[in-house]
Amino acid sequence: MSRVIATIDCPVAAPKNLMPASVAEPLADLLKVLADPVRLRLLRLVADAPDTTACSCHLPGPLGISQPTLSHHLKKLVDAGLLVREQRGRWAHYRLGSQSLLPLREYLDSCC
Amino acid sequence: MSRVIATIDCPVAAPKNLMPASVAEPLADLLKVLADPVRLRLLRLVADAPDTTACSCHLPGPLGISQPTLSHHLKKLVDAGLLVREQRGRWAHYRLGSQSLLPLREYLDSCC
DNA sequence: GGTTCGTATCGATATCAGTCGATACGACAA
DNA sequence: TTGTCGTATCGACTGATATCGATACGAACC
Repeated sequence: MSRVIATIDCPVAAPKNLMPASVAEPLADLLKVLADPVRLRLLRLVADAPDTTACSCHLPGPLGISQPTLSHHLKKLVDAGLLVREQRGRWAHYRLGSQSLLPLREYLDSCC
Repeated sequence: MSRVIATIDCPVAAPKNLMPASVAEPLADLLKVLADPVRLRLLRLVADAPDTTACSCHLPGPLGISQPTLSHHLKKLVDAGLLVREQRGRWAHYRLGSQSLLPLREYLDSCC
């Protein structure tokens, strides 16, 4: 006959409510856009601009990056809704997107 | 004599105060750790646990990842200070690290 | 001591992101 | 229309990272 073995099990209960992947993945995508020093500086720069509008003609120099690289980063920020692009004559101007960081704020408040 | 050319210049002033790279890079590193769906779910899972403590023995199954992959992600979270590891007998338990998200909260409040 | 089991590390692979030079596009100026 | 200039795209390279199987380590049990 089989003996009942008193195995010492992990005393912590298994998790019940797991955050769904359908929620975690879009949030991770947003964080991936934020997780770059150049883009963090770009966002802050637009936020600090007089009317929260910045022209990209001034940016490559201080940031130490080339023009294609700047264009690449700005596109990422616009695609994520973090910046809004507006064409003024020959120049492209950028302002902050609204509400785009709401999912991140909600996660931080609910989680940590 | 030279003629003054009325070139139409960009009407937006050049940025003055640029966020220093020494600030942006650590924050980007923290965001890189957060920018993964598995790690977002792990953090939320620990936060939702009864005493905010979770045992990793229950995690690979629901998350759909192998044990080495789980170990990899937990190490990243611990290294970033987002989780604190505590050995209890044979099991490793995890709780939330405190203050580790402060730089991110400050950035969000000051910027966006 | 030997076994079991939770966890970490190693090695390999595959995918992805940042960067830049070269080039194309497009709007305004002359 | 021709040129200039701001911007986007392309192609290529490089480095970082997520993943897993195999294996090693370490502590508790028998």
